[in-house]
Amino acid sequence: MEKILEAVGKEISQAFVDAGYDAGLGRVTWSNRPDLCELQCNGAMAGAKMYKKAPMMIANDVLEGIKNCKAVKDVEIAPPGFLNMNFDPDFLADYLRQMAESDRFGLETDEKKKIIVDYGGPNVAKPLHVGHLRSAVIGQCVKNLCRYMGHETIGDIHLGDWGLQMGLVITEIKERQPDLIYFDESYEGEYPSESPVTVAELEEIYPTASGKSKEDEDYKAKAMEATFKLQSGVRGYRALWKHILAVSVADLKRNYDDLSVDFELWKGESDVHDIIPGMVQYMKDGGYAYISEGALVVDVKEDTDTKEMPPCMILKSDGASLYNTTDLATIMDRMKNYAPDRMIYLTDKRQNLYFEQVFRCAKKTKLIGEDTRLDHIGFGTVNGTDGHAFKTREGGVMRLENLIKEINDKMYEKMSDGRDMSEEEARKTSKQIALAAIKYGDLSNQPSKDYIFDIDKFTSFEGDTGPYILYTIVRIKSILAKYAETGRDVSKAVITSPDTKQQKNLMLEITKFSTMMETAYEELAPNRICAFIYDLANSFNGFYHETKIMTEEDEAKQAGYIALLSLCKNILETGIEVLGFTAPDKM
RNA sequence: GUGUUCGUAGCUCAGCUGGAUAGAGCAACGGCCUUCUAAGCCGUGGGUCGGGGGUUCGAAUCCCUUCGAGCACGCCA
Repeated sequence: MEKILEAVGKEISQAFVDAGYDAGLGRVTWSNRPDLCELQCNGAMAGAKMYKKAPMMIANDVLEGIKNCKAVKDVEIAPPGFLNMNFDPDFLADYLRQMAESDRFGLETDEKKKIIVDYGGPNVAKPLHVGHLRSAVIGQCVKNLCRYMGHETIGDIHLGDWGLQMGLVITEIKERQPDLIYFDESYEGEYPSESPVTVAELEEIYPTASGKSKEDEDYKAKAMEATFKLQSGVRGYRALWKHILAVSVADLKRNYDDLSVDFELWKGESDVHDIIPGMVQYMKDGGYAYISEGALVVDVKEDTDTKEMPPCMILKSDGASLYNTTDLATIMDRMKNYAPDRMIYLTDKRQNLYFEQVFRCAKKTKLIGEDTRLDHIGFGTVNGTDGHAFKTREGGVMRLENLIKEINDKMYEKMSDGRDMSEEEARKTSKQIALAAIKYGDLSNQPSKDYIFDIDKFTSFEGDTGPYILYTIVRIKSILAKYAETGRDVSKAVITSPDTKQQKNLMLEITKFSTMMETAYEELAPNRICAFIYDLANSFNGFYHETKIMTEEDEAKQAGYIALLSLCKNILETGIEVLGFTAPDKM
């Protein structure tokens, strides 16, 4: 379906052409002076130079033509040459009726692509903390967005399950339980099916081991040896590792479930271990990789660089692989098994340069095709109200689980007074609202910026917040339910032409949906969706306060309201669904 | 040092492919519930868009310069 500004612009352009001017001058934009008009065209001023004519003269030349356009009315010229106009109400109503009947509200989708979104990135045996929040929340939203735009989209968690951290954990387990069968290298029988460690233990084991290795050289050497043994396939180590992995993954799933975040693939660094030697050989054979300062690197400088671009390291000087190696191998693996058109990575923005190197390397070494697109969305840090990295009151790292629980509890407290709801329903609803508060609070910021995670602000749910959006949806649902109770069918109601300013405002806001979605997708910017649904919710609330819907006596008019509300609700719900949360029926 | 992101109301942030009077939310103050959920709506106050220069009919937006902050710059991930 044609976007509304294009539909209007086409008519205006024709008016320019008829008066002897360039069609491009007929571009129409939303007015930036809503007090004066709804639409504006700056073509007369833009054309002044081209035609060496005063803007006012050009404006006068096209005025009559624009007056005949069906889509607009109230055309006026304002100095120095603005063409101000309003939508024709019938045109607008007709446009909305078409939106209501179209798939995706008339949003046109591009050619279907296959996209892998790489987000989450937790490490096995380490609990999730606030730092993991953004990758999960933004990543899930980006995935939903790609999917809504019609693309085949695969989310991959990309577990950190293979590096030194695993060696550290294994070493610490060995210190504590040296008699475990996994450490008996002469043992050839079956290993137990029960894990020798629990999640709770793992969460304490890793920091302990990490601390020890920083102070104790011997310990560190043991950890490196354990890492090596694991990677070279020592049976007992592999078996123990599998237990750690399983225990950890089960816990991660539970945590991500609470955030309504899910993954199609639970692949990890370990999954590409076996293809690394082949890839390295390929890079050597292709003449891409060479030894520099003892390490194997690929040069990724480009002539247009204005900055120093260090080479992309493939192997360390001791011959061991590193993050780059697994990331490149993962790209190779994905190309072979999924052949995606595009891969999108979500990590902390401090890794910008790193990903630039990896992407260039993948392109240069032809791991990807000419048209394969690699993107990195680097997001900012989550800070506390003091402007520094988010910490607990005691100054420690805030676990994601605790943070969510704290917000859930606060939300429940605020909800329980004055609402007639069962305990169970209140719990469920408060969780739903809490999730909206957390996700909206994150997504409404530009991904690349640091933002302040203010628990009080997030649970206060006034103004530009997730709960405000939910509240608006609940209000609409409530009216629609009341209308249905009278035995009438909401889906049979038809949108009518607006007769108040508030109603027209709401309708105008709705028409911006498809342009907004395209922009959000193009920029991979969830904050665009937030801004839109906030504006839409505002417009609805303005309309709501000025209009008595259930007591309206004119049946057709009332049905028009109902149809408009229904469309508004569907769009709001689509918006929050892409953002990654849902609305309750009551709150 | 090189590169990069950023600096907008007391606070948190939009706006940035140049357009008219720079917008929200919070906080402050004042109104609106016998009527569809007041988690709402309406209104008031609050700004040298870090500073300076340039391009332009027009600059928060583009260019240059300067000050300030964060981050990254081969064997971590």
